[in-house]
Amino acid sequence: MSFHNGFFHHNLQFSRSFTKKLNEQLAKVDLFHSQWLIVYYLNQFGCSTLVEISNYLDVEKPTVTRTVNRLEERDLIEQIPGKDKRERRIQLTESGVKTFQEAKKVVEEFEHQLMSGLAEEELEVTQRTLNFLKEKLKQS
Amino acid sequence: MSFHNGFFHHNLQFSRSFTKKLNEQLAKVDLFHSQWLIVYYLNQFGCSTLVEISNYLDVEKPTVTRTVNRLEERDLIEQIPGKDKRERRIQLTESGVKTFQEAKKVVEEFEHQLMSGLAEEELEVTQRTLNFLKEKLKQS
DNA sequence: ATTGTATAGTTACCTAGGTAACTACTTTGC
DNA sequence: GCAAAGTAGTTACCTAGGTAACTATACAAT
Repeated sequence: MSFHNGFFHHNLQFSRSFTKKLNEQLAKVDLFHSQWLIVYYLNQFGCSTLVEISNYLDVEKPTVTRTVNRLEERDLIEQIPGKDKRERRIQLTESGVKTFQEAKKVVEEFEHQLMSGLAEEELEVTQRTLNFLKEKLKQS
Repeated sequence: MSFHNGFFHHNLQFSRSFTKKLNEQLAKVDLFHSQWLIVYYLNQFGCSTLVEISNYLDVEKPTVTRTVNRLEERDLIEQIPGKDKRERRIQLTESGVKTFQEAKKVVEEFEHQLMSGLAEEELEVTQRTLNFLKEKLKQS
């Protein structure tokens, strides 16, 4: 199997298309998908450091720094003083929680619509395959 | 099913990880993966316009313009005069064909290594699922 | 033939990912 | 207790995707 008109090519196209459409939807609540990922994480896990976010999302630290700065400028997150002076511990503000709740509805509806018509079994196989490939990439 | 610890999140992580590793491999022949996509296309379909490339790769025109400019600066492609003065018809140079051949080996080895251990059937289901989702995104 | 519309490509500017190199702080080892 | 190593985060700069608005050319309709 060749790269083109093949598996990986389509997967990349799907990913691009997906984030594009998700950004369109999230524009309703004035968020970008990268911001949504961090807002979601903070809502679920509470107060965190940038490294924790970086590890969870599997995104490099400079990228996290930039997105977190944007969220802070918009007062969706706030800093918490901590013991370790190197760390930047952040959490959602009240406004951030509110935005999360609005965004959650938008994302869930978007996902639900996209998923409808897909067999549960096919989804499982796909997820297992992608995880297999992801793990294999980590090793190499 | 929720977005996080869910299907789409993992798919995006996989895509990022994949392009990252592919770029590492393609560095051997001094190419980036976006350049490789265009070089591959030109080798397969011959002399083309930027719009044709844009449609095939499902990437917006400005992005294609930029990547093509890089390829031209490196003398991997050359312009061909045509009837329609709006068009920019390009093809691989001799050096471009040579680079394609070298890159092809690198990419094929990378893909083959990644694919090994995956059942043919699982791969088919995965590809079908991704295509289904991709088509659904186009409609929405 | 002229006028309006469609198309090819570019420019400017935005988000989003990456690496390399750096600062500031913490921890560890002797 | 001090020097070395490790860690958190930032800065600068690169590729790579996107949109909006623009120019220049081609085509179509009246």
